Amino acid sequence: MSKKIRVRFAPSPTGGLHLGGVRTVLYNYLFARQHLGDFILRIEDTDQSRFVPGAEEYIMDCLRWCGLEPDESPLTGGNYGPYRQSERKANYRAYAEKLVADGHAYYAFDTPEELEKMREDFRTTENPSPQYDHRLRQQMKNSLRLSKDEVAKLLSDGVPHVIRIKMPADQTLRFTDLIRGEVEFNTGHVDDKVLLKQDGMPTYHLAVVVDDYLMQITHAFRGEEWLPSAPVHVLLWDYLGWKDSMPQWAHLPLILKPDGNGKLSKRDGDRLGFPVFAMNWTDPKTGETTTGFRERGFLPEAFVNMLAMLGWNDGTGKEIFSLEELVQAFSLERVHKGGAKFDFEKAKWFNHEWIKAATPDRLLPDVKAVLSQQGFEANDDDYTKKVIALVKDRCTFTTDFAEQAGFFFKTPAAPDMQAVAGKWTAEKTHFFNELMNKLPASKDAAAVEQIFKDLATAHNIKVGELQLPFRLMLVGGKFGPAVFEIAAMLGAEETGKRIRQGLQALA
RNA sequence: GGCGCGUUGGUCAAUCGGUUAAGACGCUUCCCUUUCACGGAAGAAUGACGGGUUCGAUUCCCGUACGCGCUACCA
Repeated sequence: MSKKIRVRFAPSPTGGLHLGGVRTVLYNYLFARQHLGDFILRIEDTDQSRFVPGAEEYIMDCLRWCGLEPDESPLTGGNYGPYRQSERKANYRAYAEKLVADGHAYYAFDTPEELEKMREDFRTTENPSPQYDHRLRQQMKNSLRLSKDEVAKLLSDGVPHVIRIKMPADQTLRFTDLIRGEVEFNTGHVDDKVLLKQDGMPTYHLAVVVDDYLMQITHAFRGEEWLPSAPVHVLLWDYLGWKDSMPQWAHLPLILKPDGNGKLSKRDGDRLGFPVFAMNWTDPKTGETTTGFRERGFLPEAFVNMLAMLGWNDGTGKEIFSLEELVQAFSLERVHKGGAKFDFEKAKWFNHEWIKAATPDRLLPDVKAVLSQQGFEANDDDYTKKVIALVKDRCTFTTDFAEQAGFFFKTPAAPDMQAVAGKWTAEKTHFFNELMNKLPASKDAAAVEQIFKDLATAHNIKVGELQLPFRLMLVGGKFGPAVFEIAAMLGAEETGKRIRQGLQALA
């Protein structure tokens, strides 16, 4: 029996939850479910200066909306808590000290100003960003260069310091990435990352390995931007004596902006007019709200489906997947290596497909919310569901229901009859006057159509000549389902009322 | 600059040495429909470049170019 699969999503609560973040969650979730493992949410809030109130709750709300709820989290708890790194603070120092004791790390007393000075002093055209590495550390203020007594004094004086990893000067490090295969680094090219900050909090580098170890994480998925620091983490697993427990790494490709190149950012969404966050996010500092996919009118099924396909496919050409189907079909081997440009047109297509395929029952709550938000009263669920069935094919977003279905709930104000006014005749007026009185009591579209056509023949007018005006009267515009369906749904009374109104507009 | 990762149509992408190089989005045209859609049909459009390896490379290897990422006491 092999170890139970455990994966984790470890966001830092600093703002809205980005598309790419949700995709990372999704791949974690799919992998865990597929292997009957655990999916953990761990909050990486070690940077107290970047703490944003509400962000953690927001992240959990997003996961709930997407249907990707963790088995263990700050909210649900679990056997490996706490699930906020700020609450695990006491853990980290000892591990950092152990690394120092074992000669794999050291104390560094350099102040921010000194570090800044170092970067300036050593900056050249060839080396625009000098690193605190095996070459430079001998010139800095740390326990490697200072004498034992000096270090002891600084320590006992309580001089602020950090603990840095001591990267080997020249060692080839290899590890297998689940997506990229074998990856190779030379440790001499990596700087001596800070492990424990001056305030006693760990940096990501220390925290991620300590917590992954303590939480018995077996597979670690994260964005490709972490690849360059992977050697630090691999080394830490080794130095801490946990080499055999190290999770298998999988560095996911980035989601790129649609135009040009580079990582997709919130700004791109603002600039190009599409959401980047899962749900609306209001910055507590500025009060500024950024629209999310949910509020834009996306179904979570479509959002998740779309994200899954951004970097993965099952090889058969199938594109529409439910979450359950994704759990079955997903495989890391089929995750792309290269980044994918985000295409909002394709995202729209996914949503449209899901709306078309959804049952009126599924859509009802969303549609009612949209309708009431736009001032329409939809109190009769059976009626609303029929309306949904009639118009859902022409809705790309749930928000489209307001425009596509509003006329079923409210008489259009003064219809614009311009399009038919030019060819209007007295005979047509007679036709509609007569139609009003002959509409069937039953809500039967076929019956309405029959009466309409018979009457047209009696008045010697082509049916086609009358359909557009009829539509304009009922709908208020050149769109919507079949006119006779609309008339039947509206009922004789309301239909008559709208005909009268239309006739008035033509008079 | 250094290090790492990547590169099939405009975009997402299949192909695990041999195909007329799938499919989807978007676009164009047509059909259906006297509304808007949906649906159906068709079309334009792709292997960055140069070397190898091989009977045969989109596929394997090397180099070049290009792109991206990282290069913080942020994650």
